[in-house]
Amino acid sequence: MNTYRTNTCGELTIKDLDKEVTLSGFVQGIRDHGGVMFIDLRDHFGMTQVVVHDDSMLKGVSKETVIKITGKVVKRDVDTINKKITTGEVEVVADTLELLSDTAKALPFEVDESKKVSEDVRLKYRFLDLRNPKVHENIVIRSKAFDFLRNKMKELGFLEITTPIITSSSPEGARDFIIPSRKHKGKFYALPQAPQQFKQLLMASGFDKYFQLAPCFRDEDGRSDRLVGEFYQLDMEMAYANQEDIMEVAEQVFPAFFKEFGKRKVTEGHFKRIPYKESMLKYGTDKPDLRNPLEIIDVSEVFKETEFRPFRDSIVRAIKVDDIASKPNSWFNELVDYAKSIDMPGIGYITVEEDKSLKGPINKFLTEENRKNLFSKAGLKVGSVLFFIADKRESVASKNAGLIRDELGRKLDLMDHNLFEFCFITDMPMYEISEITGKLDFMHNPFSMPRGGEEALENENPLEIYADQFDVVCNGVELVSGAVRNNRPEVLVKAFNLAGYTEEDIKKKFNALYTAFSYGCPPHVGMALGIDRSLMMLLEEDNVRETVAFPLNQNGEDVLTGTPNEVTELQLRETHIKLR
RNA sequence: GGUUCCGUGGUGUAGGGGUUAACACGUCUGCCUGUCACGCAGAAGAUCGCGGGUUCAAAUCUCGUCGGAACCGCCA
Repeated sequence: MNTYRTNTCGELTIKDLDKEVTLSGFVQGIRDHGGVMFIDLRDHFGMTQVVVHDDSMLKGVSKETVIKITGKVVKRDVDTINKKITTGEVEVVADTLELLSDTAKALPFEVDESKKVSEDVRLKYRFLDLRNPKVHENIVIRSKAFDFLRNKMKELGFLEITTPIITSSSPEGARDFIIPSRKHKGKFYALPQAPQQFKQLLMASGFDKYFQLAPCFRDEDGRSDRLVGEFYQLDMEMAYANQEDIMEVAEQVFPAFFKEFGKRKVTEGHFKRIPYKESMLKYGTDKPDLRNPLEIIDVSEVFKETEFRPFRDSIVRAIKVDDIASKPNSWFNELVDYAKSIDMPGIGYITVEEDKSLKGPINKFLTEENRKNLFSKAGLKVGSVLFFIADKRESVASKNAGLIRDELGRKLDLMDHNLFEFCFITDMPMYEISEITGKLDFMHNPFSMPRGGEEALENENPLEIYADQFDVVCNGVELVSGAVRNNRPEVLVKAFNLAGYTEEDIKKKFNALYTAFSYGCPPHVGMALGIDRSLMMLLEEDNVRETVAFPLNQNGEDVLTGTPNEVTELQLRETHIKLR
């Protein structure tokens, strides 16, 4: 028999009346009425009210001390029932009270209000912060989410295989976390940025469907939606499958996951598919929020010979919003201010008046033909407003139009806040012109299969070569990246050649994969879901750190454990490291 | 690496040249037999992140520095 408790603090109900019970937990609070005292006793499972009649029993007991009590379960008077807690119909009258663990110091903050405390203090006393039921619950849900994903993948016939954490540095991608080798002077291990190479090697090893709840490590700066250092992916790969097959898995797993753990509606059925280029035009981003009904159109042609200099020979994008022509000037001025805040010179717009005439700062530059074209192109009607975003560079015009679209969505509250809307972004270009070198380079994953295989690489314009690669985006957040992998060495060589790499380069940098492929490898396809970011959305948090028990802060430190820290001279010597 | 914002009792905030540095919660003491954000009375607790400058006078203005957050870069 457990000496600390017969029951948890979350389970006693009217059914347990008159039972002699033992409970242990943290003291959440004491209400002393002189002659009768109430203790809120809290553990992982919940809260129970303990009644004490003898104040000498409370010696040394204060908030957050750990106590054990024995006593009888009694019914509360009807007018003293607390409906906020599951045990609220009963209370335990304490016969004995034992202090199991004292608090040495005054608390740095009140546990049940810890979410209001600055993050650096919370993380310094994370163990107290995590006692807060609201904070605690996130970690419990995270655990359940891992269970759910694991079960779901197994249900679909995927096999969980763990891959090395101590591995080697790979030349592409993010900065690695490196570990000095003791036995191999001057050589280093590295933590994996993702299990990419290993999961493809598993395919070459004849495993059919692999998955892993994989820790990934990248030595890059964080954001509110990006953890510093380590994060988890639901990583998967399947053999003898094409893009349709893996997309089907996406549609089976992710909405179910969001339905199970989220509080919102989830889009039913197949995800909408949007080709990358269409997304960049219509939404100004490769991760569109489809809850926003506004779409961007290109009107460059209309203004090709306009007298309005900023629009002439520029990329001009437009967003039409119906029924807002009557908004006051201040409303439009706010939008102009926003445009300036994102480094746009301004934002032009025209409004359609009752008599179908146009008004607005741009109107005087328009010819009758311009007006006619805009009416038909944008579908203008009485009450519509058409906003213009222009720039000489297409990428800038596109991006700014996307930001304005987002801002209009927010300002006009066009989004359904009770919805998770998924879509696929497809038809990713294989290559792009690098802004740094001006040369052709891979746009995303160089191991993706060019659509159409080897033949596709013959295309005279390499920018028209597409990869069988896709993202899953939900409410404007990129959650998943997936692709058909390039499993054929000769195609791989050709694809790398186009980007200026030789076969020797591949052998040097990706020897394991290249060698494995040359011994035969089934066609395979895979993807990975960012679990932490998904949880952030599901828990309705605006910071990913809320989904992890012990996150690093933005500066890559854990102030609680003192991470990173210095190591001993001996450790340095054994690993052949000399500090400068 | 860059930009912006923020550093005031334990916590959260107010105060924007002269204040006894204010308020709420917490802590401590006393009172209270039905509270659950208990209540009442009282007390302790702050060199206003640190360093320089301006000024008769700086928490307040200014420069620097340190720390934190958000964003940009970065994240195949």
